[in-house]
Amino acid sequence: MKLIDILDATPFPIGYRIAFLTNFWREPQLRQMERDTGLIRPELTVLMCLSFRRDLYARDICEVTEQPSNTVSRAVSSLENKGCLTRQKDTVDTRRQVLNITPKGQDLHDKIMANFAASEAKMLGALNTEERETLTGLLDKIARSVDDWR
Amino acid sequence: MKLIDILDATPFPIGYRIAFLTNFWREPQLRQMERDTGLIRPELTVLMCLSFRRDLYARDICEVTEQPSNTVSRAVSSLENKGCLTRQKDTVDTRRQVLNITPKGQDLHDKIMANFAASEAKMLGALNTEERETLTGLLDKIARSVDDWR
DNA sequence: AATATATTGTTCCATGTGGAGCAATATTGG
DNA sequence: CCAATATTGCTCCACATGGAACAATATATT
Repeated sequence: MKLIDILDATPFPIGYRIAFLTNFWREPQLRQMERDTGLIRPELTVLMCLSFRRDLYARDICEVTEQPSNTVSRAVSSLENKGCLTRQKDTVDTRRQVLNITPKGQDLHDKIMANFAASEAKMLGALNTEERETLTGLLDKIARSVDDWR
Repeated sequence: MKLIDILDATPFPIGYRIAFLTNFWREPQLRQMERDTGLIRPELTVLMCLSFRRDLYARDICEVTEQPSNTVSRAVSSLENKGCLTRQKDTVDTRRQVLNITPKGQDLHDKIMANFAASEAKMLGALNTEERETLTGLLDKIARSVDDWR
């Protein structure tokens, strides 16, 4: 028996294949990242947000990523301890703290991104350039219609 | 700031979109399942395997799903307690136990599958029939080449 | 046959993670 | 200005989950 066999039998073919790739590509990749860098998933999430945009509040990251506030809170604290981001008290609202990625954090982020990119390239070995573009476009359509189905 | 913005900036566009759909579709769906049925992810995994094939050993499920043996062991125990599967000592190798899904387990499985199918249909609202087939085919190519990239 | 090795499934343990609730602060309404 | 409400980020807690080690049993090697 092979897991692949079930692929044809499932009543949610696309969702199942996404789950399959999550199990066999993403999760091992994240475990590898943790072994290599000591970073865990929510920490990467925060790092990616801060790499993309400066001066974010923890609350922004919660909303954008739909992560619970305690998860983001923990990730921000540990990333600060590791020197990957800075926290500054907001002058307007002292409850809030302005978050920014540090050069060390950016460097770590870039290395991880490179790893993910290389790993994805390997995963996509069976697809040619055109197929990759098609796949990206289709996944993009679903992702961008998130507000309609969530 | 929207998470969608990051979609264009990532160096692993397909892997990122898969992660996106995992976060916004699969994980909420699994949490919903847990609230509705009390079943957790590894239990569903075991149930799906047993629904697909009879007379499996826990070891088979470990290999096929790449789940650690303790995770499968726990899921099998709790599913037995819930009356969703039966265990019979194997006559040849007394370490092993032959697992089979019960009618109750099958019923639960079918209800969950129906939920996932409905949820997937909603997620795919932005795609027409042809696009869905194309997407399924492309994801399938990747999944079936798993031995090449894993 | 006897010992060494492999396999199956389990328990123990450390840790990641989400939900609920909380304190501090800000905002709104009378 | 004061009370009610909302918001921000945190701690506490329960639990899911993977790694390692373990007991029981089977298989291989001599």
